[in-house]
Amino acid sequence: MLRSLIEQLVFASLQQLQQQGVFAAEQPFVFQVERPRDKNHGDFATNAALVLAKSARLPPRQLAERILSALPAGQTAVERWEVAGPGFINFFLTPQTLQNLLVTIGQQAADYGKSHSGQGRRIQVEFVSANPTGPMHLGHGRGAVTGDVIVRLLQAIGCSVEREYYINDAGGQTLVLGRSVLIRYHGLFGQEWPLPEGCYPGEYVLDIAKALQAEQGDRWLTPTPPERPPQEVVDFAIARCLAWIRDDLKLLNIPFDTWFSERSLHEEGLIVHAIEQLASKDLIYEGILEPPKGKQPEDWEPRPQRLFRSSRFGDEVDRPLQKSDGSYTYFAADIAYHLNKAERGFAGLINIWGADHGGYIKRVQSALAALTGRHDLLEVRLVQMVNLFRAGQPVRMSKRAGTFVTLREVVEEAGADAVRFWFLLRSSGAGLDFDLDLAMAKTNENPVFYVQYAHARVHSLRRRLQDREISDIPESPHYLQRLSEEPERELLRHLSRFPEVVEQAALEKEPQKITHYLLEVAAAFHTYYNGYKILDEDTDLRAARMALSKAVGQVIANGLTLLGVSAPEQM
RNA sequence: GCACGGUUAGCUCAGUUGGAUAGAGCGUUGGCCUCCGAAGCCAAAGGUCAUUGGUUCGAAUCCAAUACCGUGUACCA
Repeated sequence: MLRSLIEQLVFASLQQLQQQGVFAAEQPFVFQVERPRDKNHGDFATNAALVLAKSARLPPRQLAERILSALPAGQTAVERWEVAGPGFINFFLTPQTLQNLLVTIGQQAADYGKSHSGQGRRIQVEFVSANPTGPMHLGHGRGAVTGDVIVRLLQAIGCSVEREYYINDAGGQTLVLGRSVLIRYHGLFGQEWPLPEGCYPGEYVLDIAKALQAEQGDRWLTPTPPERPPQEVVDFAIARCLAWIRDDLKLLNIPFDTWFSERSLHEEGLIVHAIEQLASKDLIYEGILEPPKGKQPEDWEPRPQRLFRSSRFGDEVDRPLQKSDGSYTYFAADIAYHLNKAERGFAGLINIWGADHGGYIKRVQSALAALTGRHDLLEVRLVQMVNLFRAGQPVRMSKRAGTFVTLREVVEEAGADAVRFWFLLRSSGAGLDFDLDLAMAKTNENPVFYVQYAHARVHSLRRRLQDREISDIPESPHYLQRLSEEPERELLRHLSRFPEVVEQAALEKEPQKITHYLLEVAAAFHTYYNGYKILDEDTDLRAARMALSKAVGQVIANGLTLLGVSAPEQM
């Protein structure tokens, strides 16, 4: 990375000054090397003189001069440097340094942008984990794509990442599903029963019932559908929903390594195991919670419950582990699940959750802190909801009115590329408007096409070269010197940033940084393409510009690959 | 009430671990195809970075209050 090159230069100079007594022997050097917003301020700038002025007891500009005079001799990357503003040091790279980048990109090809800074750290990302009680909706899709790209980013910086889906195949909601199916199933035999409050009304429930009828006949037919459905019916329904979910994820090209069953936690005694550990630390007691502040539930009544002292670990109040009927709460299972994750030895855990689970973060983290002593093991990223639009108008969705639009319908209509790219356009913490018509538009209003078009243009140039039978680009890169125009330098600067962008996006778990970077590269290339003739008559110039264009194509392809979006050669 | 997220151009949003004159798309106005893909480009206009105070060489960014918006708020998942 070019940035670390500059960092090393500055650091060497500071050490030199330290030997000269400008700094105390134990002085730590904390400074930044950054990309100036304004290109008149060079390719890189450092604030070292500003930050260290106090400890050197020198005015910043004066210290900056000292730093410059102590920079190691013999380096060839930087053409010139200057002291600017209040005491910044600006570095201007030699043209060769940027031009040689094209050789690097050509050699590294699909690997350009990757690094090993993750040092093989084992990280688990748990995402989607949508309840297997119905089809996936847009919000699930956004979480799925976000999680998938965070995995890809972490892998790109050299982490060893595992993808996991937590299946909520235990608990009350699965029984509700089973009951809903069973009632619809009876309807298929002419026994119409009204759907009780809380049951799932969706069309898909009927589909499951039909499948049950087709595969198992009238086996589950009874005079009245029982309130508690047989486990086999529940399992049938869950399996059906899970199959749909797997198909939806496949449509979006999102694989998983592990499908972890909540029920297995119950069956293998892991919940008991976790609660015993909490009990051994004296963190469990029988108690009655205060009524919640603000909006009071109407059916609130004081109940003695088995509680975990999560408030000792940063949570607002203690949390119940068992319901009044004695069965475990979802939270109890989640404690066991996360303890299990910790015991599997991951160096880091990342959960991608819908924003409606935000209030849940502290209690899970407090449980992990209590059981493992680690407060930073689990990192949770929240993904805000998606609003569906069509031609600028919001699409009203209602489960009851049957106007619910599923993820599958949107993916089938707009395509996986458009859906993925759009989901990655905004930071996950902010709400997202998804316009179906815009996502399918073939104009620069549609950022997906804008980026893909830039890539296709590069390949169009390559095809042209072959048509004219002049693909005889010299092997030695001497001709790269011909890249002297400002837009060319601008493009090279953009390309040189790519590894930095990948690293930052990975560390901060912010896929949209890649998306926006690609939009910038595409814009810079479109500008260049319109202003300059790539396939010039001059052989060397043509070769140089093609080398630049091919590098642009490579970087866009690498970036799109990180996003899981295709990079078509023709459109 | 509390917790979390948000507040930046008419609209939708970026904004690099605090950096120099705050950016993009859409929309508006005006230009560019005898030339490599106009699915593109160029230019103009458009801002009290919600408000107030604080921290420091320097704040959209950090801290504290305030005001709105969203989500969640015992025994659902």
